[in-house]
Amino acid sequence: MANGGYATANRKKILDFLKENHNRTLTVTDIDAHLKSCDSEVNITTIYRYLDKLEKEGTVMKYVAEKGSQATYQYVEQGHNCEDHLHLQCVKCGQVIHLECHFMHEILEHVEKEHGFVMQCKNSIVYGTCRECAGR
Amino acid sequence: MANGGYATANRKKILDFLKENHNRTLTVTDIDAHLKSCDSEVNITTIYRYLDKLEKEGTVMKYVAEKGSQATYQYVEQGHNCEDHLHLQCVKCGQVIHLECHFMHEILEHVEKEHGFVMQCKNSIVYGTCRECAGR
DNA sequence: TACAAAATGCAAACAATTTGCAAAAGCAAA
DNA sequence: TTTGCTTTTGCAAATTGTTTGCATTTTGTA
Repeated sequence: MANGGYATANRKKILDFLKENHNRTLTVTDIDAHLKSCDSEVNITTIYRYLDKLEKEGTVMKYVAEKGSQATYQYVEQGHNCEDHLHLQCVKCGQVIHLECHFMHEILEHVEKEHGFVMQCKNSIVYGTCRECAGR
Repeated sequence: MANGGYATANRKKILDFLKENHNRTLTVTDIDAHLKSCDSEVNITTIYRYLDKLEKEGTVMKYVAEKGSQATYQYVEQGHNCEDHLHLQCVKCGQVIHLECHFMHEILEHVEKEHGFVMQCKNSIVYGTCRECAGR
């Protein structure tokens, strides 16, 4: 994973930034802005291409943004299987909660048994508000 | 609902088509193609504008498509509150299942109590495969 | 019928993303 | 360390889905 290509300074910076922010999602614009702030501008096409590559490798998840605006990307740990749990994204802070708990199993089972529907959790996102942002 | 504007032939055709297909989602292209096949071409801008209006009225739901391609629209019955249940869309046939059942309440409660996350179900879609398409 | 409000079509603008292509950089074997 | 092949990069242009501005037409109503 994360190999099969040349290691370049650009790529290292992009991947590092994604790793630092593994608990939330980033847009291409976020990454672009970050790189600029580090005095290391990288063409936006290059960012898109590298993210594509990382997604294919399974190193990042790509989500479709709420308003049909920019897609968002999130670094995922190696071996992390996003296919068996739902993803909850806070519309305010962008944080993504991986719903990995005993109850998730019950949800999958109920939906399959009672509704005949097999969820494809990867890439599916349920929007909402997290505790911190709701001030609860 | 579904009022506050002029009734025109175009709009009637669009709304009828949405109603006929209330169990699945349609793209602007689907609607456009349907109208053309009825020998009643309507400018695509007009379709967009009317769908926008219907969404604001609560007559249709608008979902952001999985692959960042076209948005999809679905007719919903009057008084149907899509805020309190998840939407499951079959990636094969496009059918949308509104997960309205006792268990949905448990899901919402669990997610809020245990994860501090308040789901905003409207517009959120969980992809997967329905019974018919899976041949189960 | 006459008038104001709303709907329509068209062209152009937009935003996010992708593609083609030539130049530059990385890697590995001789 | 030079050679040769592959990958990466930047740039401009193309694509796709959607929105906007504006002039014209249609609709409902007084």
